[in-house]
Amino acid sequence: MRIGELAARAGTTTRTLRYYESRGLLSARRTGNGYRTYDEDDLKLLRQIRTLQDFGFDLEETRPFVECLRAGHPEGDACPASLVVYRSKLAELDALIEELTSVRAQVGAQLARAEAAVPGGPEPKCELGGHA
Amino acid sequence: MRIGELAARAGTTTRTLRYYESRGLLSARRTGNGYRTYDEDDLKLLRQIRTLQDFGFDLEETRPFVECLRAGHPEGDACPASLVVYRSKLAELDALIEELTSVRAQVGAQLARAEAAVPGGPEPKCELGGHA
DNA sequence: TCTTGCCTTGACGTCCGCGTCAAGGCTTAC
DNA sequence: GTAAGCCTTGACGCGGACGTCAAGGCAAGA
Repeated sequence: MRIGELAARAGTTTRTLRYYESRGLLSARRTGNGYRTYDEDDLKLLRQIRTLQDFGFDLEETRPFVECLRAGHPEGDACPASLVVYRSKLAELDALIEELTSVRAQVGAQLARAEAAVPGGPEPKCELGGHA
Repeated sequence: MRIGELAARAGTTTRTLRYYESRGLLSARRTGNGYRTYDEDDLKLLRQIRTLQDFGFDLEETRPFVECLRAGHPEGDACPASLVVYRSKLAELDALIEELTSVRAQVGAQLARAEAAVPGGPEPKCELGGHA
């Protein structure tokens, strides 16, 4: 298949595929007129990349998975290097979630404090709120 | 005080302060030779911005807080517009944390599956795990 | 034949919060 | 006088993953 069809089947764009190729993640054969052609294996590889991207993996982090598939493994994560990436991503996610949770608590506390101070101000003057 | 001192006292750089000024978040008087000068109120305002930035707020999201302080309020979050930002940020954080938690679970599951398949191949050959 | 719709490469634009460099002016210390 | 250390504006760079436009080639249908 050509680049347009591959992009459509993977739910992405031709620009993205050319970008992946420029990064060395996706390769393509060429027809006589210079058009790129791909097969089902390329689609599988591309879907692996997209799945990881959706998980928030950097493009570089998908490389071990790509190389694993290229090496003939049926799954991109059937290689140690891929597992290493999984683990570091898990650690990264844990750290991020923890930090965001902390921030959430702090912002929540600020909101509570501010809300308690606002309604009518320090010295309630009644007639607060809208016309209701 | 001049820009260098303000930056130092706020733990940031002069470049950052000029950037904030270009965004209309920080204003400065000028001395005869064109140097920017700031007072303690500017420091307070700057610290408000920095705190929110550390929480992950976009610069634009700090604007209501800045305007609130400029309006004479003792706290940047003493105005309704600031509370709106707090609330939307909380919602944003909740959504993000939820998504990341979901991703974490999926990646964790993938890792577990891949790990189960790797050590010795699909057919367990014992002697798995470390030397312990 | 001509239009339509694929495809090609190349290159600049986007977003955001600055970093960094350039070229120069002012002030103070020595 | 001059070097150091502050300040000024202007402008390009960065990272990441592409979007978008330009200018053109190729193939197929009416």
